[in-house]
Amino acid sequence: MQVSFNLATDIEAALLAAAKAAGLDAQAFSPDVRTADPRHGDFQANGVLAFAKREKQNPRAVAEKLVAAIDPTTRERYAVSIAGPGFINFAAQPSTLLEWLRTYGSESGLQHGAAAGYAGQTWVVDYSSPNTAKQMHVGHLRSAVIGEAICRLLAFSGAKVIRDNHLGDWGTQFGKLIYGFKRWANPAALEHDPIEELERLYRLGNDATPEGSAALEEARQELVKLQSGDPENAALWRKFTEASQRAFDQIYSRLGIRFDHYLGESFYNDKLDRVYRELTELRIAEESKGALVVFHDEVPRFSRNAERPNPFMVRKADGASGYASTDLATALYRTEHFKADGIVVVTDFRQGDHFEQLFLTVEKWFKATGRRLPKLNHVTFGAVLGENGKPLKTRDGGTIKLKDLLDEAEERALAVVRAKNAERPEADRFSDEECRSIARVVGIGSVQYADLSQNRSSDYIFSWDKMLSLEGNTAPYLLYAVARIRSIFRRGGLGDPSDTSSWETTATPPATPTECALARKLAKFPDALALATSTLRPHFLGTYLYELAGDFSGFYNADKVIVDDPAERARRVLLCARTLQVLETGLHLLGLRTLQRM
RNA sequence: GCGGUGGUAGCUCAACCGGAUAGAGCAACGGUUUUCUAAACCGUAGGUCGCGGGUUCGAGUCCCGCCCACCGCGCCA
Repeated sequence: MQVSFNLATDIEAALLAAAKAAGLDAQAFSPDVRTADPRHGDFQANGVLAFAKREKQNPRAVAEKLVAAIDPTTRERYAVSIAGPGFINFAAQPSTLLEWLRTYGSESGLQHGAAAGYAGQTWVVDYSSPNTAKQMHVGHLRSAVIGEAICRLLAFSGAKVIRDNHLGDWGTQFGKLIYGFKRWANPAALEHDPIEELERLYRLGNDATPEGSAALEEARQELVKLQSGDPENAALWRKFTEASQRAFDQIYSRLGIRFDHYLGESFYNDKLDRVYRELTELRIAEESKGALVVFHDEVPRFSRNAERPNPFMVRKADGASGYASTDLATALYRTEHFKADGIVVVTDFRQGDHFEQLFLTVEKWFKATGRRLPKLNHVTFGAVLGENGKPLKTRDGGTIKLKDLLDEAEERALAVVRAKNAERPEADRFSDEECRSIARVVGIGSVQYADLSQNRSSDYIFSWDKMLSLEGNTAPYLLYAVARIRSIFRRGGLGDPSDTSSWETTATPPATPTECALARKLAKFPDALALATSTLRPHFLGTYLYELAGDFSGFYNADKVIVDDPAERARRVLLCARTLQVLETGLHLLGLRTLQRM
């Protein structure tokens, strides 16, 4: 019997079988297997405690009965012990670890193991979603980085992932922009840096159209013309959209992001009437002060009786559509057209109320129309703060453009790479071009990883020094571990790290404390992956990779890889190869690039 | 006012449906290199988990009350 990808599933199955064999009420018993503190073993089963409590039995006695009934294969694979009030501890034998390392070697092997979780499911992930005709700024960073990592995690676990960039490409701002454009557009500037110019024109348009002015009325007419399909304005709008998309794509390519669709708000323009009609006919929405709204009376703060009523505004009193209606149409389209089993929307936490109301409305709407309801997830994240604890700004208080931020990351990384390069023996030095290419990977990776290594729901403090540090839970530390392993293969003439068949046959089970610690950590990759994916929280994977890199460093320092004894050498080379595999796979899942040398 | 999120070591952060002695990194102190990248490793020190009650064999985690911070609450998404 082959070891399973996630060892915990073997243990769980073994305990359920043991419960049956021991005559326990297997229906009532859930093993509750989880990774354990290494001091206690690799996995622990805590289910006996809850079970014994319910059944009013002595937990210790139940645990003993259960352990006695565990099948021989499992007993061979794990050292099983009972501790404390009734914890059952499982420590994988070195031979079991070796078996796992042999079985799950390649990236496809890992992926095959992971693919069970979401096989056959379609997930639409809505992330980044900037406004067209505007620069992307720091505020867009987290959605892009977290969203991409989530896409990759879901895809690795077997889902068909549809990356949808829900652009803010429709709305009142375009009236003012067209107004400004028609009066003050500078063709040369538009050619050179279109977004910069469009922002300038919007500002001019906005400043020229104060509340109550005739100019504002003109700007509104431009909007009306656009919305009713006026060829001139429609052409301008397309021009804005195309220029924006080119600018966005430059950022996305630096971040390793590629969307399948750019279905912005404008796309849903002709799909709103159906939303109004259905919601009205179904009496989910109602008229209130001229607007079309949905109250959710079962939730006090969305109830019509709330002290400050906060209805879901499907259509505004002036007849204009708001983002609520667009988002409803979007949910419908994703369900009908993409046949989504799950929808993930990655935006900041301030939109929490909106999405809660949206999801409540969608649930009622789809139930009333007999539609299948996808899993709806609002993935939120906190603000990006400067080191003073306030929202991150430029020195003079302006908004930081995402492009500038990425440039600075690369520059700062380049300074470090060059400094380290100068300390290197002359024969090992990088060319200037190599330094730059390393700095790109390190710089961008540092920004991505700083975001991903932290629990997304809290605000995070943006610190160049911390994210570019070679110490601690940072991208450079992880990339360095990768580069070191590659270096071992290069220097030792060990061939391609992804071809390990000969090492697998010669290797003996891990023996030294650091080898064992590393092997045990490697076998826990599936658990970290599953946790990160199911909770849509990439930091669980990041934390794991950091611990893995730490265990590797400990091993690297204590155990020389290139030794004479063939078996010893083979098992260490195998550990290196697998660590490399897991680190690279994991970093790629988070959206980072990795390096051969650094 | 109602609601959301957060409060863990001097600082930045972990802690998976309630589990074993709350863990890392930085900063501080001490050690390791004729050895595959010292951008590393090992060690020491550092805690009333915001405060007060409660539930439980067991609470940073769940419940109640309170304090503090940030945020949301009809036309920006």
